[in-house]
Amino acid sequence: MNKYIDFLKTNNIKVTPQRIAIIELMDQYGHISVRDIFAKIKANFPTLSLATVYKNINAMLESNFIKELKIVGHDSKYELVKEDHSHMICNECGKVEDIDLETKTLITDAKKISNYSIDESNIQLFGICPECR
Amino acid sequence: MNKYIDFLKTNNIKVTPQRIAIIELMDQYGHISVRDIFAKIKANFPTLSLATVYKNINAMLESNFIKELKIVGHDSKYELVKEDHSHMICNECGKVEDIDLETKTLITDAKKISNYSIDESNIQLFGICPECR
DNA sequence: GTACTTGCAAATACTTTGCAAGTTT
DNA sequence: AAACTTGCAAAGTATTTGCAAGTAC
Repeated sequence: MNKYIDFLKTNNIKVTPQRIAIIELMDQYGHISVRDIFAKIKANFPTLSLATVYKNINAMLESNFIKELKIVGHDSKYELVKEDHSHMICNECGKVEDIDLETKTLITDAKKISNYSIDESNIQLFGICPECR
Repeated sequence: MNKYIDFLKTNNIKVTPQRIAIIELMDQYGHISVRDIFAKIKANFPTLSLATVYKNINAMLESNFIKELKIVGHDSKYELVKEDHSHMICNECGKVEDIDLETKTLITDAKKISNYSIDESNIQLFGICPECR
């Protein structure tokens, strides 16, 4: 947790209890929606406002501390920024999991074919997780 | 265009001028947002309602005639369903382009690592297109 | 003490729904 | 003629903004 607090300080984002609660949830769940953040924090922290959640998410997105994940059929989810990784999504239970895949070849091919420079990739694979099968 | 009209008929979706206009735009632009569909059609067809655009998009999504593309930092875009492909997105001009990439290895790896079955993939690569560099 | 953040209420934006009139088949 | 679609207005949901009071540093 301390590394997160240090990050906030370094980026001149003041450390408030609301922010710590949001970051803890992202750390715990990996990927979480605004609706779920609000519901979970509100339970122990009844004065929390939805506007505060949105403002904080937007602030943390701007400083590149968290990342938005848009997934067809789901609300947007947010995750703490970490090394690049891909996502597996279970069509049965809705779970989203990180997975480390070797993407070098894919990206090299894409550069060759498209003549784009490439900064970032978003790779999502949909299927059924082992627990749901 | 006729293949699209046939598809609608086969799926018991009535062929209206509004629907034809939406499909023509998707065919022409490849990927287009609700906002842009509405603006472009409204120009020649002033009575068109936004609700009609939404209803039609939802009907076409349900019959799997079109697909939604969620892209971070962009409005959702819609495309006609065709063979699987990936997307290149230019961070400068915002353009979205199809690209055919070999994804077999990636998907095989993912199955092995995660033990998921995999039905579908969403691969987006962000960078700068040749025209913007 | 200054500057930023919070919570509330209001505003804006986005999407869906109900229904009467019109269209497609 | 039956069934579906359209456009409008209203409702519902999601997100942002303004501002006074409170908190972090």
